[in-house]
Amino acid sequence: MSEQLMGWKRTDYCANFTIEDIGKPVTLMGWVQTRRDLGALIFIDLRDRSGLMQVVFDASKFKGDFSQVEGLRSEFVIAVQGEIVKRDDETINEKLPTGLIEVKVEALKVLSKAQTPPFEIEDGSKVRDELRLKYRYLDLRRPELQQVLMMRHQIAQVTREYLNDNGFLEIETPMLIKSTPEGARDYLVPSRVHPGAFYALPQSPQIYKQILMVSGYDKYYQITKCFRDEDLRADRQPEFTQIDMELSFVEADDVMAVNEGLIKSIFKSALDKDIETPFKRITYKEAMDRYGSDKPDTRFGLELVDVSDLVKDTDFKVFASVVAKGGSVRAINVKGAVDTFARREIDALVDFVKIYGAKGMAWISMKSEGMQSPITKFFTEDQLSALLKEVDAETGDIIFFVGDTDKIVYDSLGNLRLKLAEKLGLIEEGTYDLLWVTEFPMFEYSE
RNA sequence: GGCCUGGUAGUUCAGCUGGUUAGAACGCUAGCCUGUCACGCUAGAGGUCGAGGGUUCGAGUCCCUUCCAGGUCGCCA
Repeated sequence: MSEQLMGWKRTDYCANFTIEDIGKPVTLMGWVQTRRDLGALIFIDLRDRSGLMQVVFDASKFKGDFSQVEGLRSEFVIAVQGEIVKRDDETINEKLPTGLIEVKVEALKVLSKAQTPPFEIEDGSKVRDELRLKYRYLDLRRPELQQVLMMRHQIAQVTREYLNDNGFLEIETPMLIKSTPEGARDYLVPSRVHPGAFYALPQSPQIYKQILMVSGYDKYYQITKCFRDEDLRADRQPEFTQIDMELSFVEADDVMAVNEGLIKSIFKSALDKDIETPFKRITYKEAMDRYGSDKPDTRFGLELVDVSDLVKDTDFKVFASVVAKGGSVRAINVKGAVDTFARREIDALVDFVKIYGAKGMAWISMKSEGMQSPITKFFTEDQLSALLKEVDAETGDIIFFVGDTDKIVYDSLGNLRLKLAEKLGLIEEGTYDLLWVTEFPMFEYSE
């Protein structure tokens, strides 16, 4: 049965105590993370959103019914009263921020018992999404997820602080709006008072922020939900939050400067990272030509090389005809990686680029015992040496080629580039390289 | 809508060319244990192998249908 607090007040969160608090009487409340039952001595790791604290129940010191302690199980919600004590040197836990101390418990209240959870509440959980969502309230107890939501809070706060300091007004705009198509499908909400008519949910507050500018509010922002009724991706939800803003009487550089400052503040506050400003800028065209993407990851090389001119007059008809039709042939040289890619792995990469519409992919392996490639036989010696020079080929390299329309070449090599970087471990975790991509085309070909 | 991968114990997974009683780890239950922190030791419970049909002497395994999930392309700034 559950007990009431009956006047117990929590002293502080579990992980907020330090060696400064030794000797203090405290009251803690939280969830049972783990229990280690040694008989007349029972350890409980008590968890709340701050972290863990080891609490110790010693049968000879505990002032309540010890069988109640023996009955504690995972995820019981309990309150304990006791004293913060220093741990003996040999019982210090260096893995725990609170590992120098523990709570010697005198009194216990079981506030809520719990059934055995359907999965363990721990970081790095590999439980399938469906089950996690069914028991969302349990999944959200994981420290990992609590960190994520706490970081969101932090980001929202620093965003408000920064934009407020820069003269922006936070203004809400309507959620039930007239459909203003932006390209994505709108979510629709049936109207009760106008049968047969529908509201749309905003894909962005675009129209409303423009009204605000026309009306003279000058600088506006809003941390707001947006909705797009399209299929999901691992990194794309139909409902998402964006920091929306609009400024009057400014030019592109002013908008970029404000955002650089905002992003710098967010990185500092949320990750304690110092970001250099101003950010690098590259044009859309340069991004596509060098990385095959309009949102390039510039933390590693593997840049694309346009070899269209060098293959357009060769006997390799596939490449020659692609160039003749206005497409291009581009290459990625993976330096020193020839032994990383056995024939089977090359074939897997060929299949990979086919996802993006490529009909195939050619390669040249610069093995120490000689070149291997399905295409070099089509080239004259001069053509081949010019090609190898252009891609900076040396012994040990492997070079991949895709020839097609620009769109397919960019898509397939741009994605191949990311896959290669992942496979080769070229992206250092926790590093950032921010940049602006400018001069986006006003229109795109629709095919 | 297309393609790929998967669905076996509470969870994560293994289960080969079809062959006795479907396994492991963690979790769970019971007992023992006063310094554990992945506690340990002993014992134990736990399965409609997603569903339906077919092939076969025999199906978790092969075939068909279907449902569900994840990823991805299309789509989407």
